[in-house]
Amino acid sequence: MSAYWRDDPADVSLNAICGLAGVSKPALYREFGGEDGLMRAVLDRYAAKVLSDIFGIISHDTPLDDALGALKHFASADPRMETGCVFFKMRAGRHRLGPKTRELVDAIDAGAVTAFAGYLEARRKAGDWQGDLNVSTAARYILEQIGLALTRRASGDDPAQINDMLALAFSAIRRP
Amino acid sequence: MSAYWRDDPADVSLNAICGLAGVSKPALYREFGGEDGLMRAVLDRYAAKVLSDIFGIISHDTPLDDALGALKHFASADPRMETGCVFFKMRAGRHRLGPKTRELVDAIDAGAVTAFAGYLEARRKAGDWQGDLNVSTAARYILEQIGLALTRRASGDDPAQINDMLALAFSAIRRP
DNA sequence: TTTATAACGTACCAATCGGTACGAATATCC
DNA sequence: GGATATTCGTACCGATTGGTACGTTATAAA
Repeated sequence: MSAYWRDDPADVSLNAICGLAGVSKPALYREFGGEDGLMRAVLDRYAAKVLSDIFGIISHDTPLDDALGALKHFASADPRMETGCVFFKMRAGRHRLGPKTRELVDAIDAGAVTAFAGYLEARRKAGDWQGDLNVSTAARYILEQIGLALTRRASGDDPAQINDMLALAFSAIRRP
Repeated sequence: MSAYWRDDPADVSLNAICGLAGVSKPALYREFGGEDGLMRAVLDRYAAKVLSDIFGIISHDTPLDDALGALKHFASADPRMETGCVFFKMRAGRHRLGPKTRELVDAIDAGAVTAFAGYLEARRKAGDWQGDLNVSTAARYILEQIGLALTRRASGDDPAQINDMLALAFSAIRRP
């Protein structure tokens, strides 16, 4: 019941979901309490199943180059990201979301930045990352570059070019 | 009549436009032929009045550092970009647009990449830009970084951080 | 088998969307 | 001034949205 979100969630109506899932509208409403609850539930499962991989990549003892390479591969080549990322699609239309979904979107966004910042801090301590780059700015930068890549992926761009652009963007992280 | 588009164009209905502009719906329809025609007309004026500044920045004899600095300032500090950019907002919801508007969006997108590529080509010939970076990839990269900055601007991010992130992204263009 | 309870889905609701039919008001011409 | 052409906006259209009232069916307890 979570696979009907390959399109932009904002473009899929409750009616269409009920039709595709073979569920009556009151049943869906009883289960999730409305569109807001449904979207939050979907994003929740998505975060647990897909987004958690990202946090696995940035384990604090993974060298910076390896992590950035894995992130690049994840965003530009992972088949699950072929139609883009539900989180970034929802975040792009944040103002259209219900309060419960918006809350979760904001939490995931803040959590991702915090996780990246923690990772960068660890790599700096490990001597793996020189330079005077602000940690939280770099963390936000990495997240936004991934988001950009996934957005371009959703709009059908050439994965090879996305890969190149991401390599270019990440090369700025570990400059002299 | 072009100032009602500070919000996301996708979220402004024809009814709302008529109300704000004090124009009846049939009048608007007679003038523009429907929503698609109106959006195209708005984007057309916007391109002529605002987007043209970008093409002014990348005059072929402007040094690369100056051009990138001006682009960075335009995206992160220009007050006209305070609520984001109509073009990138429309492009983000490209599949929701009518055929006439979509055609113009695609044309502006392609034209921008071509313009950046032409500029980079010129700067490479001038000896201003070394490295083996693919020209069209770099051109697309610059456009997408500007789009990312303007999108973050529309969502109310701190302009100083946007400025830093753009500086970081552009630093990758002229690496060794 | 009968009765109380819970789940279920048809068929509706008001609101809003983009778009238009058509009569009223205005301008133009002789 | 009166006939003609043109512009204008009220008041509607069907479609679609998220959401629900309520009769019906299935289940559980007696």
